[in-house]
Amino acid sequence: MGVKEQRERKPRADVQRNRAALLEAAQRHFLRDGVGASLEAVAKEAGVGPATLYRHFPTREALLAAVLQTRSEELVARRAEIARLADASERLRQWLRAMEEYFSAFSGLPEPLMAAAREREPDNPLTLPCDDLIATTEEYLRAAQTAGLARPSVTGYDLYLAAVSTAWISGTGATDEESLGRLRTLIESGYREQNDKG
Amino acid sequence: MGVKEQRERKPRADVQRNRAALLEAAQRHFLRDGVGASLEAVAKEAGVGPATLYRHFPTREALLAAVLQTRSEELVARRAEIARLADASERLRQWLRAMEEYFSAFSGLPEPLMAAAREREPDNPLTLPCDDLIATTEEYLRAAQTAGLARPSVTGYDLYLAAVSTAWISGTGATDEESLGRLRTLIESGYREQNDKG
DNA sequence: AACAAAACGGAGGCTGACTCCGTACAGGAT
DNA sequence: ATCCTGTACGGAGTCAGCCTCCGTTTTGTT
Repeated sequence: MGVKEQRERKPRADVQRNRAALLEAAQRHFLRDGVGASLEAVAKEAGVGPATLYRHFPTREALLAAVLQTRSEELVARRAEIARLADASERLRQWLRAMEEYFSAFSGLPEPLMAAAREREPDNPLTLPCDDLIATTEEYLRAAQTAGLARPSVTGYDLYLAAVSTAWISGTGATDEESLGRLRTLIESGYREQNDKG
Repeated sequence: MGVKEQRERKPRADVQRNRAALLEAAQRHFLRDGVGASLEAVAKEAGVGPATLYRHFPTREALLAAVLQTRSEELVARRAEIARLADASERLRQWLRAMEEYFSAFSGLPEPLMAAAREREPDNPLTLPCDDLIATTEEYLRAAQTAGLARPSVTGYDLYLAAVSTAWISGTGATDEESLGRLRTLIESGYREQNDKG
């Protein structure tokens, strides 16, 4: 007795409708204005009041995380493709690039990402995805190191930070694609083992 | 006739007093709260109304640039010391470190710095200092390249970007000093020429 | 001491974050 | 088909910060 499982009351129709409308509007605004977009504007565009937005997504980070979910799935798919590559060095390189693009989904995204890492509040909806990303980086890096293709002193977290930085720079919009390319090359030269043999 | 030089009316005493009070208060607040600190709070602490703050410093960037002036002078001094070092590689390394510390003066400083670079409005008071910094980096880098100590494909702007990124990461407060050190090493390995002879 | 220019500061308009609470409505029970 | 209950809604309202207008005060000069 006591614990009536109650199964779960299926979610109301308007709830699902509003949630979907909010996510769509939020994505548009984050794309246009970056992660600092006005949440009131998002609510208005979704055709709901501000309270409804906050009921669905208590914080800006929660909304961001929900919108990011789609992208996150793309990244997982890409990770699967990358895993099939033969060259460990190439796997690492492409994974870093994939992460960077993920971080560049919206202008200013790296900021709340790092904030989540700082606070380490487990309720921050951005924390968990990041931990996964770091673990995966670690994995690909280790393979490259074992093959003698990456310096042993480098860590997965280092490369994760490098990817976030690059995405941050890219998001500021102050730098052309050519400079970004050179910056990536610089980082690659930084972690690569350059023994002209093992 | 016509152009009465008027010499210059010496600046009023209250103007100087208020300016000094504002700068001091601003520095405190930027240190505590980062570059996003409340300007109203700064004005209040300086004992002036908001209008006075905006009269002295029309934009947040103007105030930031003025507060940064002191640090800027420290950087110039440090540059002079560095110039005396014998090793071109060491000069470059220390210069990059000095820039990074300068960028880390206040949390969030890299953001408006890059924004200034993006807009390229010559009236942005942060633009000019940056151009100088890039030029100096270029100079030290070129010396290192000539000595065969740095890759020829790297540019001064690349290293400037790398320094800004590192400062940005540092400013997020999400990363311990050890990781930052490894990141710096990574970058250094990235631009260094690793011929075991020239 | 008187004057004019320069500078001041508070009140107020604006935008965006976030909440409270009376109302409307969806969906199961009759 | 209707009732009934709890869930969700949304607008009005509070709060904080940015920035400006304009009547008043201060300052240096004559």
